[in-house]
Amino acid sequence: MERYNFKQIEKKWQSFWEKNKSFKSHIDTTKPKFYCLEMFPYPSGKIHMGHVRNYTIGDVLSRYKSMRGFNVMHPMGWDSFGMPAENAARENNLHPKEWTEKNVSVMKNQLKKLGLSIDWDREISTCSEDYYKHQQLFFIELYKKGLVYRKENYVNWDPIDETVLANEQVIDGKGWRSGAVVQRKKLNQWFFNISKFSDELLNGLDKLKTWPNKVKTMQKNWIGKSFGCEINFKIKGDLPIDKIKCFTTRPDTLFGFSFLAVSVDHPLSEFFSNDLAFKKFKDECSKTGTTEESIALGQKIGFKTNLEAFNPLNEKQKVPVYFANFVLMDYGFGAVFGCPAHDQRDLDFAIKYKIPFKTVVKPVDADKNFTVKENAYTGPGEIFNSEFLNGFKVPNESIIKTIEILEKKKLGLQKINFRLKDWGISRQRYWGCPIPIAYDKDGNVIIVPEKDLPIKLPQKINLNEKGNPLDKNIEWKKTTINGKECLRETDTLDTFVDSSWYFLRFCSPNNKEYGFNNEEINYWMPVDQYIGGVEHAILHLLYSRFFMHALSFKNENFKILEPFESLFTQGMVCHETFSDKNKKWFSPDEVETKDGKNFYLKEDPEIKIFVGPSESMSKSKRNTIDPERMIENYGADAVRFFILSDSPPEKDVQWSEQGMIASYRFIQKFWQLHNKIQKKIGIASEGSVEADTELKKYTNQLINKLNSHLSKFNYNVIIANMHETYSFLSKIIEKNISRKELLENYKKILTVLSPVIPHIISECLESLKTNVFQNWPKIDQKMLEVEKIHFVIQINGKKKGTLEVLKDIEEKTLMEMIKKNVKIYKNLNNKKIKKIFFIKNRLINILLND
RNA sequence: GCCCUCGUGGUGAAAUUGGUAGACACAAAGGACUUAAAAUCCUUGCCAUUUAUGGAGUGCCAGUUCGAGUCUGGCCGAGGGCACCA
Repeated sequence: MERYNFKQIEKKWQSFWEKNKSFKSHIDTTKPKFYCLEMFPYPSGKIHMGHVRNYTIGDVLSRYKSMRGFNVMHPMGWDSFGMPAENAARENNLHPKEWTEKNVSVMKNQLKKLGLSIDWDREISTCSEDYYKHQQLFFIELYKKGLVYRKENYVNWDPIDETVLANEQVIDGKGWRSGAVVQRKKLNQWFFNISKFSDELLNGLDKLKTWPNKVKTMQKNWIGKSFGCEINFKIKGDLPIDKIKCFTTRPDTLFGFSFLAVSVDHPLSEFFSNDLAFKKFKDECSKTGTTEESIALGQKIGFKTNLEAFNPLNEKQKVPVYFANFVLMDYGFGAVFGCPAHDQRDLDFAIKYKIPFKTVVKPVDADKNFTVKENAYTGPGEIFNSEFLNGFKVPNESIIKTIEILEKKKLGLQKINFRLKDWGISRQRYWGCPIPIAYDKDGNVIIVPEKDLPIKLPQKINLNEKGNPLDKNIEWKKTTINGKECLRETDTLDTFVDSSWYFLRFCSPNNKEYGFNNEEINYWMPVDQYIGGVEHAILHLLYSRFFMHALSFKNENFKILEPFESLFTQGMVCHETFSDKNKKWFSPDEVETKDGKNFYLKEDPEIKIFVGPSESMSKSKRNTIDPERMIENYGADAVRFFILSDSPPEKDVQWSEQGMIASYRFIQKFWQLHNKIQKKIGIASEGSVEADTELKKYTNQLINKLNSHLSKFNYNVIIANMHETYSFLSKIIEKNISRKELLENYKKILTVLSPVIPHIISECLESLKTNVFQNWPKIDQKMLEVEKIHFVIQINGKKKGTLEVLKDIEEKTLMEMIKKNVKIYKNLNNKKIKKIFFIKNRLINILLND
């Protein structure tokens, strides 16, 4: 029999779709719109299995929605600025732009081979001037709205390469390339005022009903809202300061106050800049601060000053003031009041420095001698040992009432604090969007006028020099703005800025004047379904949400506050790892086995290979499978089929060559079956009512099941349904089936299988002389009804058998049947029936007396 | 340390939302077809003497219920996020 030539047929349909612009999208107000978006890829060279999974999930949904009558937009683009381009440029002596463009063309070609229903006319690339000029305009817009500012901030500085390092480039406190010990250095940098919208971003999460709770919780924790109050502590000492402000969530424990600690970066530290002992202490802090180990161990160190702080509620009580490594300058006011009895961290510190403390909260049922020793008590209870606070219920009443008292006495103010920090957007790199700012001779900030945009990156660049390449490029740096000589800002924007609005650009990819066109975004936005990896749960998704708030701020015409209506986070693609005894990694291609247990190296069978656990595919562990090779070997339909088959999309999936081959065989088998059915359609004429009804029922039930699975992303179950359908069809055509029903129902079945395996289905439909773009078939509700059901018979709660009975059977009739059924009836043992639970169309449970 | 998610055969997993546990697939074993192999098809979750029959069974222990993979409480284990956030 004829083999299914996937290479030829997949190519045929891919060019058909391309020629006919089958997936081109326009505004059409007569139809409901559906904007389906998967996170766009970074053009790193080739697509990987994670992309295959991500884009297949989105493609199945897009094709489905489109057949259901939605006006679908399904675009694709490239997140094409970023560090790897610079690294590659150094290694291969290739300009970042060329490297990126080469990768884009390779990957675009690969994506096309997957048969994705993408509207390529909307393709965008964030490194193109067409894209980033609008981003520069947005930057200026936000600047004018007061949402962008400049301040000094610490960076990781590599003294050998003279460059700023991203956190992930710092390994064990050393620069990844030079190996130099990384220093903290203060630089002037640009910030987006994301914390201005802390409350909005937090509250907005409640409206996102179809986001995974996990993601919402992560964002909630990241924003970190806490309720408390700020308190001014009077200070006594030989320095010209008289108070230090602290933020606390537990003002109710103020009578347990036993020390005051401030960050080493606190303004107070300036008075100690000539103190050698303090300098040494500060160095110690920066060292322990960088290694993760020390944070995990929670080693607390302090530097005692000669200052004393007064308890605002009890002027007689004075406590020491310390600098401490565990106090962060960028949270609250960089100072904390220490209450060791009710905060473990404070307790560790107090024990280490032998600071006396008092217990002021006791569990409700504890007596007055309750004393904290080694474990801080942070639970509920009531206040004691605290004069006029005594008896307040902890936590709610005590905190609220204490704040009231503090406010009345003008000692403190209620305050809400957020963990969320402003977004530092400056990067000292070449391959990013230039910041449209310049500085005059006096260092004043000058906004680049719109007519001078875009500020293009210089083509000529030396990436092998030390330092920031743009900063070294004097020719580019020097400019004149409105006749004045200026120096350009040489930082570029964090690439997260690029991806914070790309979904808007897809709506109007060719709009010249502005990043988007209002009419178009009002039609398409928000994204109806966003699909991507959970690794972007916080930053990318939060930044995108912020960007919408920033655009709508002081703007009547922009009302989209939440860009992504629904979010789906897919799991990763995993594979076993292979290594030799020296922990050298090998790719699956280099390894062989005969028994499935013992593995050895293909090149040298003497070398034994150890199989490690299945882990997310990564280049470093060499456990990747090349999608293009899989498509070459098995075809796109088979790859799509497999990547959805084994696990629910939100969970990790294991790549298995066996599974891949099985999917390939399914496609081949399906083609053989199609040929049989086609022949049968040619021959059959009249059929039996019985067989025809069976087919109609199966078809309608299948559609019904798929509707539900598709809407819930149960794509692995859909694959199971497809297997079942194959086996059903191969049986039904052996029966006496009519030509008319076979043709009609088979077409429906083909149509509903098409989102997963579009190439072969298109070919099948065409061979039946049918339009390849079918509407999603409607369900005939009558055909969903069943006449006969398997009724479960339980005795004393245990299943004793099933009876095939007519639907809606009455209890009486069923009991008569049970009495006639010897196998089941013998279980009754002539015992008295105590009670009967009869659940219609489900089961009957007969309880017997003992 | 805090927060979240998840524990079902040898493996990946289904389960109409409290009502037949293990659909569908992978692997392994056995069988059929074949001169043989490949391909294809069939059978097999576990224990007890069999394709008939009985029993146990969804991490562990309790509870609610006629009935629990599903609900409640406690414990154990795995994965993920944040990490001195005052």
